[in-house]
Amino acid sequence: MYTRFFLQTHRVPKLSEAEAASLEASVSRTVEYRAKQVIVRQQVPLTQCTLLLEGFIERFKDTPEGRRQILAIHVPGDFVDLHSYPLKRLEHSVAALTPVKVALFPHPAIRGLTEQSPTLTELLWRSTLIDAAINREWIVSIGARSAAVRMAHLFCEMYLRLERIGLTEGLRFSLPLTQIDLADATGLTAVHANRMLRQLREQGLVEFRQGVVTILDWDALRSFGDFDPGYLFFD
Amino acid sequence: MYTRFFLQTHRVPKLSEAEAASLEASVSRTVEYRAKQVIVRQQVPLTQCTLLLEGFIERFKDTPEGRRQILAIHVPGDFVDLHSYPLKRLEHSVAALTPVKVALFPHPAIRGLTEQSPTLTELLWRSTLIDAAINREWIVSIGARSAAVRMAHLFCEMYLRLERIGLTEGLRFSLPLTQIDLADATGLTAVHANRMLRQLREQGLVEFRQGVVTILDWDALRSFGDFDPGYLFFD
DNA sequence: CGCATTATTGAACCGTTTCAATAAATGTGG
DNA sequence: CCACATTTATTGAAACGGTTCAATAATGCG
Repeated sequence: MYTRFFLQTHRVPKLSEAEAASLEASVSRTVEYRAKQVIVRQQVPLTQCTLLLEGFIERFKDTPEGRRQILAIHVPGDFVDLHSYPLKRLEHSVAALTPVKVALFPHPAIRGLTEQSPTLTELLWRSTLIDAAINREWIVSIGARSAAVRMAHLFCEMYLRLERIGLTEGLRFSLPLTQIDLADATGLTAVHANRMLRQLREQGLVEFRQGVVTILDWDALRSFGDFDPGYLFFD
Repeated sequence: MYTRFFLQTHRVPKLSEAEAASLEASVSRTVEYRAKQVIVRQQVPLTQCTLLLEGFIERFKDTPEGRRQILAIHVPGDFVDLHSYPLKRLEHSVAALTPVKVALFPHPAIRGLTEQSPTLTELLWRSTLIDAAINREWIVSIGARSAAVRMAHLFCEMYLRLERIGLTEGLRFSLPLTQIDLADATGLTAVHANRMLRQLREQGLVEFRQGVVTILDWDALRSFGDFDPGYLFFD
């Protein structure tokens, strides 16, 4: 069941059994990548989409001055480049953060799904738009929230997204990023990210140690992080 | 021809005449709004999409600390909330920056289009994904570019988008925003935005005066602004 | 014309970066 | 499986980019 996590995180619109089966049947094959491997290089024409089955993936863009901006962090059940179906190429790159396993959906198979069912179309379209809503929330975070708040916000988001697919244990979950990655995602330097992590820990909100997040006080973290989950569209 | 600018900015995939006619026929009515009027309020259920015909529109989100983050600036030919079709509501608000005229597309009409033509579906889907690509470029700007570079980048983007629909005169164009708006879009304070505008002017790159942009040296502006138009998908 | 909004500039301040140095953790080859 | 090399984490101190506060001028709207 390649599409189990995807369907678990996207319950609207509701698919018929036949539609869910068509989606599942659109997988051409699975592939594994090593940590740090680049999966999609920006501007290269694409002919298939990638559904993340196991592990973590990042979307990112590097600037000429040598800064990396992480644009999205993907968890199992996320299509990492479904937008390549209408766009045909991506303007950013995609890389594995950990060893990962993915399922591939050829573009013609996706076109087949859109020809077959407007509901399936809406579901796939919707999933790319939830990614976009997360993109916009990151704009708000980076543009209008202080460093510590931004970091807290990111932990709230990752907690809910991982909780939804059963990848949390109580208030603890694995988030296999380095502090450098957290810095690249929040638009901070690694040094400042480190200081903000210390502050959040000392404030009793959340602890990040070697890729493991422990939420110490969810309500306080959520409030401090100015976190409202509406943008995740968990309908 | 409500959809003229839209079709002018989205040439891929190519529609048949019948498909273009169906799209045009999906307009239920047109509406006008005054400057500063809120067109879509966040989290309110929506049943139609809005195509901007004349004027400028912003998408934005306000934070509890009273900061406004502008998420997108829309020009004629842009759907400002096409993502409301799969999402059913938006996580941000939409407001008129100037007096505007828009055309409305009821959600059922859009569903009709997706049932009728996978090419039309792909075109509409694609247009929401180009918005998302712009969102991501803004993440890079705000997260990884300095204030002056960010501002230069924004002028490059708006120049190309407006040039495409014939709303520029040589290297000059109307961009009816206040410096406060520019600041809210770039994640800066109005004071600093003002200083960056002065710097860009004194460097001979670009001039912004009362809502009118004059590019003084396109190549230099583009280079200074770290601008690569690939993310606009002008195929 | 008058009032509110926007633009401009200076000066002090502060959040974040930069540079630098050390410690801890992780990965790799023998 | 240990030893070494590399990457990551941590902390301090100085510097800087951007913010805040404040005051005035210019612009635009009703």
